[in-house]
Amino acid sequence: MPANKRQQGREEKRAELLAEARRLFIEDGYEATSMAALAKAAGVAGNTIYWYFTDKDDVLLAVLNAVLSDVLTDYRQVASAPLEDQLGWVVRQLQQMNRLVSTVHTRAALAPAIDEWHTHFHLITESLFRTALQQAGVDRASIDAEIKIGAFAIEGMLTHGLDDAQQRAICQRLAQQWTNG
Amino acid sequence: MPANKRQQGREEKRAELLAEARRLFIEDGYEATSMAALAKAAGVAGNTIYWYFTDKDDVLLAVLNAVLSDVLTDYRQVASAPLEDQLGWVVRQLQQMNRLVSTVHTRAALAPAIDEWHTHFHLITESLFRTALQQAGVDRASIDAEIKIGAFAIEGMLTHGLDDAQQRAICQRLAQQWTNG
DNA sequence: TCAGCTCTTGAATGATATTCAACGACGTCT
DNA sequence: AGACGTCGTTGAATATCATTCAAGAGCTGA
Repeated sequence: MPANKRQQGREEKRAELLAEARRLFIEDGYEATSMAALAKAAGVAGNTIYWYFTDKDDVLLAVLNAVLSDVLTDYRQVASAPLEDQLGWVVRQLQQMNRLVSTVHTRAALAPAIDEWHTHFHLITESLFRTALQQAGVDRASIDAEIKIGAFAIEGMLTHGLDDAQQRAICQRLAQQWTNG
Repeated sequence: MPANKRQQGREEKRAELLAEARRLFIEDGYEATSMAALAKAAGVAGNTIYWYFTDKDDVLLAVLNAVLSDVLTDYRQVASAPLEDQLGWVVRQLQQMNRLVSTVHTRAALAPAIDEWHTHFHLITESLFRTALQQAGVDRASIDAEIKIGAFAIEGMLTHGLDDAQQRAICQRLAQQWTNG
């Protein structure tokens, strides 16, 4: 739908492009999605995207924020569930963006904006993790290490295609570790 | 040193290019190293590399194998050390190729050859991990999960720039987990 | 109606990986 | 020694990217 010349608000059109980018980045991956392909999917000329985004990395940034925001919104509903279920839920949620995890790490080394987002992301998630572990009564001395281990385990499960049984076993083991002492 | 026209064996020259590629991929990263830059560093024309390697991914593959082979060779010397020290050693060793970890994950989605190497790599390392954990007397039921958790923790430590204290804390926590019951 | 801003676009530009076709040097067979 | 074919090298394409440029089209407010 190539439309805009003030009938459509700027934000609205940007959101359209963003939705298309999100779909393509998640389905095909960031590096496999060319700006031309994105433009065609959105029904605009190849360079129109640059009116709404400065960069391809800027598009990535927007997609990451959109997905993160959605996940964070839904998180409230399971924040009080048992730890193991929470873990499983998070992994299942993030699974949809598993291709983006490696991308973020690669781009972070090349684009400062992505690097910033990456550290910001870890700050947020590790903070959530911390309160969850504190509530579960994990030993204060080892809580920092546990947080990292948990975060890395999640990343690992996302980037390597594990089957459900393996995922459940890992979540179980981690949760067990935390609910004992 | 552009030399070869039979004075130098094919394998010898390939090794020269490989050494240069290894240096550049590790120092600057795979995606930041252009074939042109690699060629210039090796003192040959841009396309000469294609006489020795089929692809840029093929160069990556060779670099990965070279590094892995070196690390595996050195591993024997610490294979009998306490688990925590082993862990720390592995992390320190692999640290040199931390940029390559994300690269492997991204390229694995795009190049089948890299994907194959990646699964192969995990088979090898997890097998080593398994014997180490078995020797430490880790519970058989949870050993699979522990292996994955350990592998993911290592990957995480490599891809995220943790300071020494954090790394030590994580290795300690993992090892403690395994040396108890 | 005119001026100016917002969008859009086709056509550059520049970097990249990769391929092509020609050329030169080597080893070998005679 | 001379001819020939293979091996190695290269400069010049080609194709695909992301990104920029300059021109123009349409809306909006005077």
